[in-house]
Amino acid sequence: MAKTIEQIANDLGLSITTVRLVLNGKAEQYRISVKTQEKISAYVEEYGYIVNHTARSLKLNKTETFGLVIPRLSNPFFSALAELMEIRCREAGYQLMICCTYGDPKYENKLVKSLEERNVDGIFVVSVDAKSQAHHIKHRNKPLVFLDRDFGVKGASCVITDNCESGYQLTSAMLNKVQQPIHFFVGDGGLPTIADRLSGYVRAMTTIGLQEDSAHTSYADHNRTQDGELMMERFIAQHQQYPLNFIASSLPILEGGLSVLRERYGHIPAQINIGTFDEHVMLSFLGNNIWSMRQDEKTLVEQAFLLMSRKVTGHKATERFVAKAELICRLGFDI
Amino acid sequence: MAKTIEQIANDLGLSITTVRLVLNGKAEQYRISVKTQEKISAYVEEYGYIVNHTARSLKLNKTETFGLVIPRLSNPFFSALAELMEIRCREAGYQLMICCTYGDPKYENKLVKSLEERNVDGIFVVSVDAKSQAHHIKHRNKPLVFLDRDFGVKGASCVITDNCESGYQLTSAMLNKVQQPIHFFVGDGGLPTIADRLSGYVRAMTTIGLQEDSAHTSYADHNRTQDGELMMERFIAQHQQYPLNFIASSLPILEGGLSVLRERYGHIPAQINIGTFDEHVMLSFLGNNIWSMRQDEKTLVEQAFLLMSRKVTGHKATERFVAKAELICRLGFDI
DNA sequence: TTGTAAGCGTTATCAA
DNA sequence: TTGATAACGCTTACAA
Repeated sequence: MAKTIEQIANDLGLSITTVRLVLNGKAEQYRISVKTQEKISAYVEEYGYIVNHTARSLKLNKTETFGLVIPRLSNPFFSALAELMEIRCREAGYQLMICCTYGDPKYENKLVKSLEERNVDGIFVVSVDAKSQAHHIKHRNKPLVFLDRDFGVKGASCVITDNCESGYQLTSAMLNKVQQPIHFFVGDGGLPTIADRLSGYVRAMTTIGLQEDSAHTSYADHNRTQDGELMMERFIAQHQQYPLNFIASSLPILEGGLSVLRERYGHIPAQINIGTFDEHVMLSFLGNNIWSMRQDEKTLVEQAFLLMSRKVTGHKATERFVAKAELICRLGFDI
Repeated sequence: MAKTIEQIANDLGLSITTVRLVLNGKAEQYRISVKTQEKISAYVEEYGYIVNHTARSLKLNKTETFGLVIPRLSNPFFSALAELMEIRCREAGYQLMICCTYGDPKYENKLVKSLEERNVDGIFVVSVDAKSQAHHIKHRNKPLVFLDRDFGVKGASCVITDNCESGYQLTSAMLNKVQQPIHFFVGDGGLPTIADRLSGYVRAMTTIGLQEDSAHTSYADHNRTQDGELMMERFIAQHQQYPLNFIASSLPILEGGLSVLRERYGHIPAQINIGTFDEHVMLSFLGNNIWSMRQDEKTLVEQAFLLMSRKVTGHKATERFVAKAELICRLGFDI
């Protein structure tokens, strides 16, 4: 089974070209005799034929494959991104290769290099840090499009969300309702996404006359559940009370924070007003008032794909695209 | 940039073989002169060298790539599976190609075929139905390992969870506490996973003397959020009351059911006792008593990978592996 | 309408 | 120690 064109040609006493033309649907165009066509299709019916995409790629120097490098699939934002990207690529006849870095720059470099070795036609990357981003640009010869995080590296084509505006909008909406200072739990502040969200928050706080105040922000080094736990525990230790109004810089931070509340108090106090980035259906499991910013993943993916298409067809320009996020309110409780 | 072995050989006045041996780390073995080695590494330092994996694959007839075909990445169970599988494959030097079928058997066939065309070394499939599974076995020539769903197709190597036992355990644990009949919301009952969970539930109910009773089960055709919504709406319409104790056959069904409750009542009544399959951290966002069955994804992945490894190295045997699930209780309320 | 030959970049084999 | 050459299966260009 799994015959090659040559085998078919030999078995049928035809030439490789004839078989190939028929197999590639060019029979009419080259007016291959109907008899020959039938012979070939009968043979294929019997034994099957599978294109050898590897050989094709080698000859044509393209694999019809894109790479997607993300931190992790278990983060629902990234899995949504990956899913949409996979759909978009397939629509255009591309396969997508998804790889995870788990936040390790070493891994990221290895993966991006390995994708280039596999001769993918282009690589989408959610980079871990500025240095890695710069490294890829310098050492890779494949079209690169960076997603979600813009470290301001020169020559990087980025497609991101306006996290600054996003943070401002979220904070303003909450302030509008609660009329009190809001605490901000900051995961990895080194990430441009998080830093921007924070700056938007600060702007909104100062706009309504609330001093930017270190009492209103907690910091952690990373962006994981355990960092959220840590910050919530520190807050409670310091204030002898849980925060009445707070924003988490990302979903993992929120998860961590809430799990501490649940352990401490047996439940999540319903009067807490919660703001968060990265929307998720299960947020509605909470009984609290929830404000969340949903990123426009569809637009991000579409724009990144367009940018990539342009790069694949030879465009050199560095381009950036900034998408808007959308505020989702789940309000049930009066304040 | 991105020189080929031949170019390096020409530029340096060496033969292809010499360059290749050095590049592949066989310099010592073939006792290539140090001077030659240095020349080559200096050159590579300067210009870089990227293996052409495509050419290598063509020659060796293996791609060091596995395919993983799943319904969708946005289902957290599958994204967890995909993530673990990606890690496991990478450990062993394989790349993983993840593709989603969105539950469409046509898509599934196309994808599996396309993976074979790309000459992956083996394919993991979470199949949509028995027919597709049988089709792959008949028409594909690559090692196949089926995950999560065992349709009982002859010749299928499957790695699954014991959903029957899982359903029994979950139901028993809940019954033990609530001492009342429990309602079961069944998503796509045609899936072996769901059918098994249901049969475990029925066994547990009858064991303690509760008649199997159609009043205690709701059915839908699919396994999506909207099916959960539908069933919950029908329940409420029929009973003029929400279910006090219920089990959802999967996470999407649970999400749908709860969203209806939230809309109807403004919140999710905390006294409802909830059982569900497919564990998720955000379940602890709920204020309710929650019983959930966590599948042992790690073991599933490990066993599937081992099975695949054996197949890749020529073993023909059809093997099955059944993993145990683990009960997770989140109890806060007395009953 | 069909056939032939070169080449994609690697690896394997045999020779020197 | 190094070099030459034939594959792998496909596409392209040109010839018949």
